[in-house]
Amino acid sequence: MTRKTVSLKDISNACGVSVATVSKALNDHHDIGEDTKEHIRKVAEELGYRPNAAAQALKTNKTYNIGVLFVDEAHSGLTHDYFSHVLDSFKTTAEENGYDITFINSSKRNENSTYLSHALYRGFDGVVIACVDFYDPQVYELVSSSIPVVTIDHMFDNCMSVQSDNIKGMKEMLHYIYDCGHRKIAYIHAHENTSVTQGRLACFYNTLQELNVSVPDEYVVTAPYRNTDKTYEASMKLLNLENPPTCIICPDDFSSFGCINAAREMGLRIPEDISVAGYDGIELARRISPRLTTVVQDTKKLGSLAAEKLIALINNPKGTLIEHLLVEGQLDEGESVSKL
Amino acid sequence: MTRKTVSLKDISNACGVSVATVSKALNDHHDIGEDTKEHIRKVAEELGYRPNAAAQALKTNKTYNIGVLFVDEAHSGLTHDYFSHVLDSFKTTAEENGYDITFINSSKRNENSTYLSHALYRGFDGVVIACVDFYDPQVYELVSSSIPVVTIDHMFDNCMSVQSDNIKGMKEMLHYIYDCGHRKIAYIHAHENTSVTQGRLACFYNTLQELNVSVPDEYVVTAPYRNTDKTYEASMKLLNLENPPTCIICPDDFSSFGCINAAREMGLRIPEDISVAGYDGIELARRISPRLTTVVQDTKKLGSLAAEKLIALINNPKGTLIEHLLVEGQLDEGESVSKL
DNA sequence: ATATTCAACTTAAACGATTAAGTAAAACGG
DNA sequence: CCGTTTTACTTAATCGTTTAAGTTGAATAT
Repeated sequence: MTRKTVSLKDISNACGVSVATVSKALNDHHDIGEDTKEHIRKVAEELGYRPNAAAQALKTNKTYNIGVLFVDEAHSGLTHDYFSHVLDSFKTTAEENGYDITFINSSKRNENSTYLSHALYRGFDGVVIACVDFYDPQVYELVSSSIPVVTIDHMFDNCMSVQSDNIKGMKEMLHYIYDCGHRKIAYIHAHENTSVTQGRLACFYNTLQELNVSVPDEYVVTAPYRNTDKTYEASMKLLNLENPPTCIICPDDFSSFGCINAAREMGLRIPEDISVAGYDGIELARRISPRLTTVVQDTKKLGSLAAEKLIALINNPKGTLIEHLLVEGQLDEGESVSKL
Repeated sequence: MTRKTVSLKDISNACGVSVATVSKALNDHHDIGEDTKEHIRKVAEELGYRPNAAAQALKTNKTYNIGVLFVDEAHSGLTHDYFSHVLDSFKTTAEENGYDITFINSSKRNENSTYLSHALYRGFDGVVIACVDFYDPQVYELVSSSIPVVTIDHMFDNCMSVQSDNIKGMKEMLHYIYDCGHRKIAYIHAHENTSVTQGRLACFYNTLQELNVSVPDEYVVTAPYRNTDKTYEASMKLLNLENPPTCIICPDDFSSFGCINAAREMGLRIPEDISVAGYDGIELARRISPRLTTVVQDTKKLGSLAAEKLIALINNPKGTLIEHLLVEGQLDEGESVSKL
């Protein structure tokens, strides 16, 4: 039904004025009479006029569209609990400011299409990057372009970033675990190819050293993020040590289910026999029993801040200074770490 | 760095041919010499030419962009476990076909902006709708427009739809539960304002009637989807009945954690003392112990099928007949329903 | 040899908006 | 009353593409 789109020309015909006048009237320029404006606005409304984004973008070089690069190996960041919340918050703030969100991809359709070329093709006003392999040259190409970019949970020095304060969060959790009396603390961490992992791991060693807690090499093992199976295996390894830890920190909340299963399978009660901690603060962590001890990352703040900063950058590419912002998480003590 | 975008004009200058020739060469028209084409392509490559989406869209009236309407009350469908997987699959298939994905919203920025006006503004080639209030007049306006639309998990008769076969899934699960020996089966369902809920609920009654299982009124209670707290409360109500059920079916996997918690709190073992079933097949359902009995919805198929059908519709709006497709799920027997 | 077809281009208009520059009439100033 | 400013428009160019409709010279047909 409602296909025939109404253009400025239709309004200009209906009102007996030029197209330019209509355009200016609708954009509230000063050199159009108040009564004319009113009339034009009314007619535009009646005809159901909507501007044409493509035409506007072509002329003004502004699309009011932000490119989102969220690429997991397996999936897009979409199905990722933590990042989907960040993205949701980003989207909300962006939309409040009149921006839409489109996913960036390097579609295999155009064989030599890159993230950057896709972004240029769509003419994104800005780009947000999260949940990708930040060592991908395509990502660096995009970051180094003249398109305003904000990265989430990774820092390039020529590019604005918003990061969850993993150091602070990890430290706080470790202090809590320490204060609960634990001295045999194990850490299952992901591969060290992200700054998040690197930060947390360094913090793990540093904090425990400060606390004078020694960490046997065999207490530090690896498992990918969100991989319950691998975390299960890693946990088994830890629990079967001749001198097993009293507390295991998992890569994230989701993977901690692997740890929990391993413990249960060995007949260990949580937290009486073995303490378990996660990281992220996904909703489910609060819904299981015992409630998971974790650090709740402030996804809402991360997303909205990233959007605000990106929009500031878009509005003033030269004048906005590049910041590297940290967003604090909060320890949720939960019930899965025992007080010894 | 890489800002100055290269246009057809730049190529035409570099090659000493007209802009039209360049355009046709790059679009592989037949009336351009093979060697000229080759040369133009080479120069385009060298200069790093990328077409301008806005200009193309303006001229051809095709954006290669699909609008996605995924709106939860609380959030967008992004943080929704089931829908985020559907969306992810949709996105993948769309991108394989050269389409990008942009979220539709009725931003409060333009006071009288609707979903439809937003879609028209962006010139989406098509629209996919899921996870919304389908009784919202704005949704109906969009569906009734001349823009190709596919709805997911809801059926309008003038609009293509892809639905998860909830009837079949529910029926299969009920038969399984019945075959396990259960005759006192309770159902916590969501509010009946979606066809999904309506379908499952009707199926619940019908199937049990066929099986000659009577359902006391107090066995059917409500709790919203994905709400562990409300499902906890509902479960408590059920478990405290003087004649409690032996099996509780929850609105979905996520909310079943509320039920599980309620049971555990009452000192009931799962599944020995009380059986619990969910719906959806979220990954975590397989990761907890006991593994949750549930119906795994085929999110991959749902998403890709929706994308395929929408693209077919886009390519041939008149000629494509409107289908209402069902995608079967699969029972995952899990371990949370006991064999009596 | 001349008419006709064909291949390989170019010209020019168009898509729907924005905006600098131009213009005509009204308002103002002295 | 005439010159200047102001107001309220219009004209026309432009953004980067696409494409229908020429144009030209060479190949083919008769």
